[in-house]
Amino acid sequence: MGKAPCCDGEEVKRGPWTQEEDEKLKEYMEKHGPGNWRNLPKKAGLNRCGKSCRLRWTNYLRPNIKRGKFSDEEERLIIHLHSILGNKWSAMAAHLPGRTDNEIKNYWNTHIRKKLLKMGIDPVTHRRSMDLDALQQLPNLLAAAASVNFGNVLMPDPVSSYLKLTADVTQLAKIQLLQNLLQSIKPNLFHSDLHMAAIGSQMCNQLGNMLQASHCANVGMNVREAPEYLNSNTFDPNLILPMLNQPYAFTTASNLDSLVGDKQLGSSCVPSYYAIPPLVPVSSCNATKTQMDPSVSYSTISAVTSSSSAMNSIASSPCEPWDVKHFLELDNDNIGWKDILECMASSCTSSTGILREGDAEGTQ
DNA sequence: AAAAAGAGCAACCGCAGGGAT
DNA sequence: GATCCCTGCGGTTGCTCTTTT
Repeated sequence: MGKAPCCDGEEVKRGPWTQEEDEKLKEYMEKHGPGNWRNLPKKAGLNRCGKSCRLRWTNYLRPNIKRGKFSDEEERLIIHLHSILGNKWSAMAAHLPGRTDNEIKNYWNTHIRKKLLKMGIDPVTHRRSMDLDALQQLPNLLAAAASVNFGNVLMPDPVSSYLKLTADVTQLAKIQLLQNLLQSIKPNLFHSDLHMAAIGSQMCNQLGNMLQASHCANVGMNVREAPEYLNSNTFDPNLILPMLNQPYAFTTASNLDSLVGDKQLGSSCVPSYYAIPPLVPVSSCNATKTQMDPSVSYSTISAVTSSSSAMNSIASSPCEPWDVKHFLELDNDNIGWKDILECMASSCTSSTGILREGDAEGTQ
């Protein structure tokens, strides 16, 4: 049906209210109380739209308005209410005496929303956010990295340093993928933070093996001669990121803690999450092939990437907890991505039936 | 010290629901 | 039942103040 604008055709004042206007409105409201907002301006001697008067009264002049900074308690309550009610600001205001819906809305948009985003939490879903943009860019990024392999020939500087750089991009992309996988699977697949830590550690170790093998293959190097910057203690992707201007936010040791379990697990646990372990055969990742075929880093991760959309649907589907026991029974030294994904998929299909083809499109 | 950029917030706008005619 | 009007709501805008360059 719609409705004509409140003050159509009338020459009314807009913009900030003056003290005089405030006093007129206050005086009128104290005398007569709320009534017909449309007629109020004339009666109160205000050249304002009734709607504007109502807004000014409810958001600013009304008695018992609590102004000033929100307390921690209020902030926590707002986040909690938002997780239940969504953007129902007026409903939220009903639970916060003295606060207006407008104030809560503003506070959410200017403070809380940013805070949550900084923490990697999606302010809409209140879950750890999945960086879909990063995932979408992953194949391109990896293709770009793979395209600069020059037949396993060690090139002199500056080309070799460029190779190193692109190899690092590949690693970053893979690590980002690992983060996304961990985030995706966490809500449904793990019984506890300890499980999560255990599985995360195993996956990271496996990833480390893959990274080393594929990197060495990319630059035509024997894995025993893995460079220093690949070591867990010195490898610092944050040094590479600004040069590439890529949107990836690399997980630091400290926020990996929060990623893995939302708990501080202690510094002694940190290295195992993303440590690149001593050199071992990478059976499940076709280490032999990797050393022969420089494009394997792309193809391997492409497969994982394409599976990641299925992973999304796995994560968002009502799965039973993942069969962690089954996973732990696997030979840890020989676990590959294929095992991990198959394990998850079988767990999901066994509890929810066959994964439909359409599920692989991935839904957020 | 000045300009530019960013943050915060009051106010506006348009839409929808519901009561009155 | 159709139309009008009022009110409330959520999204957006734009002004002001603060911080950064």
